[in-house]
Amino acid sequence: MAFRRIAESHGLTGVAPWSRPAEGALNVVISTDSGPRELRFSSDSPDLPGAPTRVSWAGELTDLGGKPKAVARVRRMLGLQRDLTSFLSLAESDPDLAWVGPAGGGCIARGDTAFEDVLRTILTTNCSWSMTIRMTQLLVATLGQDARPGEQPHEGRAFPSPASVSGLTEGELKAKIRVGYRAGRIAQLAQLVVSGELDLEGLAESGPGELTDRDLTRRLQDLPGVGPYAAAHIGLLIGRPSGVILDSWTRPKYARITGRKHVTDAEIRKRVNRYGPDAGLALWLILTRNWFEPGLPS
DNA sequence: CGTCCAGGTCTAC
DNA sequence: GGTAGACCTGGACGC
Repeated sequence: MAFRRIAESHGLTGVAPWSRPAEGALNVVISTDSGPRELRFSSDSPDLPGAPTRVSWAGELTDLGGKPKAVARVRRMLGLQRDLTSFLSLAESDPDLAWVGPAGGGCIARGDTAFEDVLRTILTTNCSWSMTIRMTQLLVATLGQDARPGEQPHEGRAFPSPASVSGLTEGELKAKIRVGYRAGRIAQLAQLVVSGELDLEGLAESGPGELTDRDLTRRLQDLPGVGPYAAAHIGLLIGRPSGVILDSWTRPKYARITGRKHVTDAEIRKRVNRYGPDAGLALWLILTRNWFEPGLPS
């Protein structure tokens, strides 16, 4: 992989508690037993596949339960836990995707928890991207884990826990976080997790062997505020990208890239259908290729 | 000022 | 299975 392909794998890597302080750098504040701590990723050769990614961190390894756990957590957040072998082997013979392997692409950055991925996805629905940024920023700033009194200075707040979110009523979410009608769905989601009725982390970690793509999609769509778009989007983030993301951004984007005036959802699906469990990833990479190669149609 | 809409979802037919 | 209408918010646009 090449670092910049991960750092800019998704617009959400620029939204709280993530940030991109510079070219070839990516930060995220995560929650630990000792409070929020900022993870900093960088690379001297961000576009060079295989170049080392530097990871620095203002905390102790014990905050993360030791080195093996810390490494696993970091690899997961960078989307490095997936095996892309079969996808890349298919992509090789696809003129629009053959670049992925050689460029070191295919990894999608992911939140520290599935709760974060689901909630941030809900905050992308039915609103402008600037609204998504505002709502997410407010959520993190208002409810995110903060340093406890007497603690050493920290870099910011981590994404709020389900318990923290469920601490606000629907009305408070609407008034303080400005999430509008999404407040009810968000409150419900947090409550489901807090009560133990919903094991979101387990759901996101279940492999295709335990839960088929079809069933995972169904389970995701059963979540409050999660429909076809959001389920596919969450799937991309958590490493189960079978669903094709179809929304007001991807549809016109696909049309522009293919130089067409209008395209149907069926055509888009058909284009990446052969990638099966990676169909959503395939479309995403086709759509975002010009983020890295500015000469291409966008 | 009003209307429309942006990286949709849900309910009710 | 499929499709209207409602739904928070704030920026863009027309009048």
